[in-house]
Amino acid sequence: MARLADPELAERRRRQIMDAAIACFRRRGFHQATMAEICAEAGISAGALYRYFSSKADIIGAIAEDKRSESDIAFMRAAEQHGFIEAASLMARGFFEKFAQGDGSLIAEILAEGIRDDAVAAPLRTIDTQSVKIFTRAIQAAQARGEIDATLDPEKTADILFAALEGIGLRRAFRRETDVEAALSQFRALAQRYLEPRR
Amino acid sequence: MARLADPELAERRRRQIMDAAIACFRRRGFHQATMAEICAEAGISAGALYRYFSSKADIIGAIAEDKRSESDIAFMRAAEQHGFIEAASLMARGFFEKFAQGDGSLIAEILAEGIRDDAVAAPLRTIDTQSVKIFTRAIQAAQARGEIDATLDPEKTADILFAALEGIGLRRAFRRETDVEAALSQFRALAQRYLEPRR
DNA sequence: ATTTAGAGAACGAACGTTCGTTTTATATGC
DNA sequence: GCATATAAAACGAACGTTCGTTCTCTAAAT
Repeated sequence: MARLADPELAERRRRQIMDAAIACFRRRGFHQATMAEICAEAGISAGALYRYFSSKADIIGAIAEDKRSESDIAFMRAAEQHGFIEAASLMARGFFEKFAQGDGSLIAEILAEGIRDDAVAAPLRTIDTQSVKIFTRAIQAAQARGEIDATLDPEKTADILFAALEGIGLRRAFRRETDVEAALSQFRALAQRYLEPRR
Repeated sequence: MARLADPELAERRRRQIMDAAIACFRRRGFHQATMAEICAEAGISAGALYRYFSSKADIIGAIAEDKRSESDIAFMRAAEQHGFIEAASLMARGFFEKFAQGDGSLIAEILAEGIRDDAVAAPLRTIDTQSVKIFTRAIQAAQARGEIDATLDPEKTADILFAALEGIGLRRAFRRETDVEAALSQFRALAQRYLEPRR
């Protein structure tokens, strides 16, 4: 990769290329999308692209890396202010909105790639573990408040909720059901009944 | 495709090739697996393969077609004999076992492909709709028996359970957690608490 | 002798990547 | 202010490889 003089331009170009790549990957998938397509989408030449990324895999890596920075802070704040289910719903809405916008196939493909290739999965697992931890703590707090059944194991519960979230999102994307509110009410119904304290 | 004289041999060869292809797809995915690999795995030449399948896509189609015939009859029988949760768990076990055996990436990739390409999704949706229907009826029966909360919408509930099932399976595959019993107990815990009648 | 099955080399298109060239922007000298 | 020099940025044709597919040839069976 040639030396880059202007770091600001470099950052801008990288974003431009990554956004173009995401659009192409959504349409055709990682392995079917071609570099030529990504170049066309980004409105630059192949030569220019290779100034900012060393390979196709490098782009994929950067995209995954980037998703990492999308933080869970929003959820944490919400969990303190509102109840747990409200905070979780807030997060779920953001998640389902992404699906509705066409991220479904991308997420499914990242999953597939990750299941097959540990090198892809490893960094993503780190992010996931972190999210589960944040969720777990919020569950513990909600249990202390008597909002959630205290007999539930916080970590396992967090894990199950994530699984349900992904499952609902993927399933609905597969069925071309794009109604975010409907997805959300499905998730809320499940969470509510599952978490509800029993006497 | 050249004329085939012996239909029995043809069927045997097709199975042999499909099995080899499934193994390759699991390892490397649809688009990364090469015809040469599939030939090697099947122990035949490219020329021989093309006597029985007209293209790579043709193999993929045949595999999807084949999965279709894996019936839900087992579940229906179980649902009559045991309670709903027992029957669902039985089905879930079979599902999780497939994941543990390496079907996870294949399933995720089929999802990704289906979300992207309606031509892939359409036939699979038909099978899915059928499975949901069977599940829905079993839920209605269980509601009549007072085993499941009667206020739940049977179809929506069936859908949520499927989503949770897939979500748990995919998530565990991604995390390299292969313990089928652990997956099953997660699912059971969720189903039990969700379906439980309230007063 | 004819037909079916299989092998495997060969083909041609498509793809990721490279590289020599051109354009654009910036700095320097007058 | 203009001309010149320099370096960065971008271009896009070309390259080498890979891959799906085809084609020709051989072996076996009837």
